[in-house]
Amino acid sequence: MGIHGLQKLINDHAPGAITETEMKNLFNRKIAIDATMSLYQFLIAVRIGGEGQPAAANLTDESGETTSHLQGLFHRTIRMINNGVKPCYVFDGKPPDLKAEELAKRAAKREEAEKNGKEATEAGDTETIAKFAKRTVKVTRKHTEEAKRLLTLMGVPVVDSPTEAEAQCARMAKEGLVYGAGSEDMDSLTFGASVLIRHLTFSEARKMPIKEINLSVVLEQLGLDMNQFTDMCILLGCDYADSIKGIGPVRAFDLIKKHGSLEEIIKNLDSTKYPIPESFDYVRVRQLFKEPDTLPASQIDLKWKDPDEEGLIEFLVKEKGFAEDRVKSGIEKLKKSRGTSVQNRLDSYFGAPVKRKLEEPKKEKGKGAKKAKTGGKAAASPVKKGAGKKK
DNA sequence: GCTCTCTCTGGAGACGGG
DNA sequence: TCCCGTCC
DNA sequence: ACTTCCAGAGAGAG
Repeated sequence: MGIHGLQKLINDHAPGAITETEMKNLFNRKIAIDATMSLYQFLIAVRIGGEGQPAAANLTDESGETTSHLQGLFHRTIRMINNGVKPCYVFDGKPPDLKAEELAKRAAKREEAEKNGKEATEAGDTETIAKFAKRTVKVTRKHTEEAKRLLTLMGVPVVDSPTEAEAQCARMAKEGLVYGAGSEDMDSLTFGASVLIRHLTFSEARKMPIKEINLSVVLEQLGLDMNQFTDMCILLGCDYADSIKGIGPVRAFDLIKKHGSLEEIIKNLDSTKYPIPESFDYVRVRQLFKEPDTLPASQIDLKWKDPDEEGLIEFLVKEKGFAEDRVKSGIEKLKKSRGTSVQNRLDSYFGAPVKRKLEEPKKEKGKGAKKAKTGGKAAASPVKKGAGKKK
C-alpha cells in the first residue's frame, strides 16, 4: 500500500510540508481513520504467544470468538480521546476494479497458507499451525459489525465508504469535514487529503513523534500542481499499476518537472531503455485518484457523544468477557475527556477566563508522570522526554 | 558523480504491575 | 523508567 | 502482516 518513495521525496524536496506536532495541536481536531486497517493490525498483533497454546491465539470470549480487534480498538480510541483528539472511523466498501489483480494475489497467498495450516492441524503440528495462523487473518463482516457497535457505544462516529476507506478519509479532509486523515499510507495525499497525520498511535512519549504532512505545502515546495503530483505518484509506483523499471524518485520528479504529464513523459521516454509495463493503465489510475467513488462531506454527519455506559458493560463485559473494572475505568476516561473537551469549547466560545477547576493533577491513578494540564500557559513543556536513547 | 538496486537492520497493539 | 506478562 | 512488510542507511553497479 502506498506510493513508493514518496515519503523520502517529500523529506528531501518539501521538508516544509512536514510538521512534528505536539499533542496540544491535535486537541479538538477531528481526524478520519481507516477502520479496516486498524482492525487488521489488531487481529495480527493482539495475540498470545503460543507455546503449547491452541493455534489461533487471539484473545477470545467464552465461546471462542475473537476479541482482539475490540480490545485494541477500545484502548486505542480511548487513548486518542483522552488526548483530546476526535476520531471518526471510516469502513471500507467495495474495492475498485483496478485493485482486483492485487487482491487476487493476496487471496491466493491466504489460500496457500490455509492449506498448509490445515495440513498442520491434521498432523497435530501446533507450531506450524501458529505459524500460518497470522497469514490467514482476514477482517470479516462480523469483526466490522462488532467494531461499529463498539464505536457507537463509545460515542464515536463511523462512516461507511462506498469504496476504499483511504479515499473517503482523504475526501473528508479535503472538504474540511475533518482536520486530516490519520494514516500511514502516503496515497492519502494522492487522494487529495489536505493533511495527512502519521504515527497517530502515540503511545505516550516512548514512540515516534506525530507528523503532519500538508498537501498544499507539498505541492508548493515541489512546484507541482495536483495533476502533476498525481502523475508523479503513479510513476513512483502505487497499488493500482506497475512501475517503470529504472525510474525511481529522482527521475520521476525530474521527468514530471520537465514534461508536465505522463502523456508527454511517455512520448519522450526512450522505450528501449525504459520499457513501459503492459499493465500501465495510467489514465484509469489517474481517474481513480482524482475522483474515487466516495461520499461528499455534505452527506456525512459527524457527532461525538457521551459513551453509553450500560451498553458498553453489556457488550464488553457480559458478552465478550472483558474485565469489568478495566471497562469502567475506560468509560471514566471517555467521560472525563469529553467533559474537558466540551468545557474547553465553551470557554473559547465565551472567552472564559483561564481559571478552571479541572486541574486534577492525576490523570490516571497514581501516575503523576504526565504533566498536569494546568489552566495557565506555564510553558510546561515536558523537558524530560528523550530519556533512554541508547544506540 | 549521479541514480538506482541490493542488502542489512530494526520495529511493528496497549496496559500495568513490579 | 523499563520490562515483560497479560489483556479475552 | 512476524517463515512479513516497510523505511532508512550504506555499499556497489550502470
